[in-house]
Amino acid sequence: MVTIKQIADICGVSRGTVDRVLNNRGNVKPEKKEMILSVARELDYTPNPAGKALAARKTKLLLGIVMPSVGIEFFDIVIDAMKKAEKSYSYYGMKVEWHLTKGYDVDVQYKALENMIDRANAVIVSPINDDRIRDIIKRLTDNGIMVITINTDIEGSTRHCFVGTDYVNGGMTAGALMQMIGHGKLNIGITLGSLKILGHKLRLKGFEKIVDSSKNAKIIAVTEDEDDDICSYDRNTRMLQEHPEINAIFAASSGGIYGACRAVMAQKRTKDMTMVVFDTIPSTIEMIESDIIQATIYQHPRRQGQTAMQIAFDYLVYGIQPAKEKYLLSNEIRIKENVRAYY
Amino acid sequence: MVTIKQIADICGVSRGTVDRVLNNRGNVKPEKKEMILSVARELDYTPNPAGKALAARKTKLLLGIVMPSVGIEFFDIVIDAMKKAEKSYSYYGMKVEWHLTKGYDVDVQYKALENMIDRANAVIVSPINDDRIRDIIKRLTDNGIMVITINTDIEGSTRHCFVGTDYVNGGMTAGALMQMIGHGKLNIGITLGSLKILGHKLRLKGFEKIVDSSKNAKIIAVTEDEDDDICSYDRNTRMLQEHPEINAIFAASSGGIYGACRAVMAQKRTKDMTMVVFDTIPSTIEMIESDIIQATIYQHPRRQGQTAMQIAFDYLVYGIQPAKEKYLLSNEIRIKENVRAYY
DNA sequence: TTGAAAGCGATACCAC
DNA sequence: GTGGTATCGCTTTCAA
Repeated sequence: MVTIKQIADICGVSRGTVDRVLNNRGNVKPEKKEMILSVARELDYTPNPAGKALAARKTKLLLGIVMPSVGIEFFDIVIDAMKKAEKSYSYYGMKVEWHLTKGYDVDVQYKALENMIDRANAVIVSPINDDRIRDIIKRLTDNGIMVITINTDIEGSTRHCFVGTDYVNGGMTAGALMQMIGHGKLNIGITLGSLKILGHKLRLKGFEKIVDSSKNAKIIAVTEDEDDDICSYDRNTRMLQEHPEINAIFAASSGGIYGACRAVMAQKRTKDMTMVVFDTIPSTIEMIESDIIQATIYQHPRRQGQTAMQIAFDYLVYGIQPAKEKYLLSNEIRIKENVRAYY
Repeated sequence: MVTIKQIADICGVSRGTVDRVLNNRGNVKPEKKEMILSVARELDYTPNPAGKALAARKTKLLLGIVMPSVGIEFFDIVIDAMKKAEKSYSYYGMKVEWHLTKGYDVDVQYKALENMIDRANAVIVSPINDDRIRDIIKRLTDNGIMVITINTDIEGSTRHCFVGTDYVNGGMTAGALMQMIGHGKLNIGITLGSLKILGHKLRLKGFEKIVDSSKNAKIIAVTEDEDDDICSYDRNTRMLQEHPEINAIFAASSGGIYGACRAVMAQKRTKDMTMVVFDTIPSTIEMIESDIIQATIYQHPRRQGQTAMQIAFDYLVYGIQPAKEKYLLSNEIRIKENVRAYY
């Protein structure tokens, strides 16, 4: 537990000088710098977070949050966790600016991100997988702003790190689980939000990978429900009518799960149908408790929010760079008995 | 973001006086006290953690950790997480004293706990469910020491809070899952560590509750493996020989799972056996990847450790009382595809 | 019963 | 380039 003051005393310089060296602020003679650095290393100096935090109050830190979250229930939990974190971090002088939008309009997201340049010190974004977004993220990082992607990543961008889940693994887990709990040969219908959403595409990929290597399961049809329950109801009804042999449904959607359930119910197929879905939004929990859905993959929404906030906070207040490029939370299987989580 | 100084200015008193009121240190005229309190409430005063933490360095805080963890692999992860937390909290002047022992000797645990009186400010303990332990915990709490139980709770004690999982729910989840993934009618053999361990008893209770209400499953035999692989191998071999109709094994043990697997393998019963177990220690992961075990219930060992440390830290450094009496982490289902967790 | 002042560790800023 | 000083918010101690 060495302090800057102690190092200063040992080296016979002032705390200001030590501070300059330790934080690479320049304006120190090379030989002094060397000495200070070696003493700090020798004594294993690590800054005291409380001291840093207190001093950080003097600067104004701005974190921008840009998410197309409106209307997607999964995000409600993520955002609730982020707001809790915001509150506890506010003591440290960190301000948060929220840009929550509805739908995947590239223009809207682009403008929101552009607006953060020259103002924010860090940005958390759930990005649309689009070239213009990649461009604006590059401009942000070029301006020294830390960019964290949450829940969905964006391929080939300069963002600092990603917080979310391994979507391919999620699909694989769902596929393997479906085969474990399904009865007899599985004829699978798939409903997903949109192939334009990277996560859904990857889930499908993982699921196919598992199912294609199995003799007891076969994918019969795939439909896109646009993350909308009404649309999902229509499309899934048609899918079930066209393929009455379907006896299992994999829902990789984020917004159309309830609609798919209603289609199954309307077609009076609940008895012999195996359904595996994602997330634990209220309607999904209800469907699990009514035995319409057998299992769901839980993706730690709360911890996704917490983790992203923590990374931003550690960077802004403590100057700590993220340790990893990807913070992947695990895919958990939930059934009726454990779907209502505790803490 | 009001500070003590601002409240002092508003009330026309000194910061010392405000501090005395806010921390119930007495020696303040009732009318001043009233005024200060009402202003603080009005302005929604919440102490700045950084300031508190910095000032807390002046006092020496001691946390005692007492766990019969030696030789139980599950605890390795819990303790690793606790050590990480210890390191990061050390900046705040919190010292940790470890008492890790092997086996469930009441005397040993009693002495370790007694040793903390008059020295520790908080204690984290994985208690043996015994009257003498209850007594010594009472002495600790009577002396103003915060006591947190971890992983296993102790009935009717004065401990402040418990961090762990809902064991009954864990048993229920395992029971329901086993029926989902098992084939045909299930004749179940159960192996558990010891009925003397509260957690194992509760797991069994939850499991029985689910299975007893089902027509497709029946518990054939229960054996105790003393959390030891060799013993478990013996007992389970005998159980399988005596009851060849057993086609499913529920292992609620913490140390005898691998031994049970070896018994199943030796009896050449791996093909038609459904095994559901607890935790993800290395040997269990290996058995899952070899298709000997089909599923396991994951109990967030890492987060158990983190949470307990966090509660102790928040209390010692910030004076925050735990918000809940039980911090229950969820029971997660892991299969081959998601058993190797990420973060 | 109260106020004033020192200090916890790190940083910003102003002199020189 | 460098040192000194004030400051962040809170607690503790000493003096009155």
